[in-house]
Amino acid sequence: MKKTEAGKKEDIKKGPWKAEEDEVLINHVKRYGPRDWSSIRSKGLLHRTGKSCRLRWVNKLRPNLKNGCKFSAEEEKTVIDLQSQFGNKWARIATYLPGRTDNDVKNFWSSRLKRLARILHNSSDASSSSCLNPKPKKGKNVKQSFGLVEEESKASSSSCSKTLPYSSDQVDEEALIRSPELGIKLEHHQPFTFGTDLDDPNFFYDILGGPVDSSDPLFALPQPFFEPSPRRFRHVLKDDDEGSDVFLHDFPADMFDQVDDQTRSP
DNA sequence: AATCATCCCAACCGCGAAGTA
DNA sequence: TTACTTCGCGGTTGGGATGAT
Repeated sequence: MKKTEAGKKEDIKKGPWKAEEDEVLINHVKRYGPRDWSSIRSKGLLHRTGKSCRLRWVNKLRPNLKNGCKFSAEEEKTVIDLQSQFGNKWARIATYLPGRTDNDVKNFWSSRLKRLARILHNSSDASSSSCLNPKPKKGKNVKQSFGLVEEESKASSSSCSKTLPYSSDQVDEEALIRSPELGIKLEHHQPFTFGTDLDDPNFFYDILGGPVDSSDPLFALPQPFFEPSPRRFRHVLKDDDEGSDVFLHDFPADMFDQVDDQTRSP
């Protein structure tokens, strides 16, 4: 008879992980591999649910994660593009981004979307009050909301990368907004002016989604750095009937050599 | 310096599918 | 076949950090 995770609720620990707990978890994975999460608790090693252990491993302890490292412009573009292809399949999108987890991607996306929503909302408020050049308190324009302006200006000091001081009366909200996810969608064909970047062929791509020219190698999608396992992506596989491959259990045998170092470094 | 808004991220929850006795 | 457990995913939340006023 299997034990249920919900069976012993009284001794389940929640909240932030301590270094000692991480160490126990790492040792378990070293010994048994990234599986049998529930046995960690049933053996009395940790008072955490298997679910919690798995999450901790996948999001924080796994080797080669880019913890605390902001998304690069390229990663952002990849996320935006893949999201338009796959929808909110964060785990799948994350496979195209080495060192990123589904949680990373999800957090990235939702924070940018929130920012964008607020910007659009602000511009809507401002336009209804017929206020020219509204300046949201800490507002960024749409392009900035996806983090691309700063990156671009860093990347090329020569090219303009104008800061796009937008005014609400330039925005056709009806044209802008409508999205399955957040209720936001940018209609590319609509008149839509945030500053002068309409000249920029990549502008709409930058904002939300879809390559301007998918044949442009600039927008060619990277290959996943590992293929999803059948189980890991069963929802997706069910839909598009793709092939399968392995995931964590096929990591190289020496993968754990780095674990200790990584977990010690801040 | 204090306050407020926003960002960022870790972690939890609910659900559905796969696995198993 | 069925009932139950385990796993993985997507959505959500809470709190600390940071920046603007």
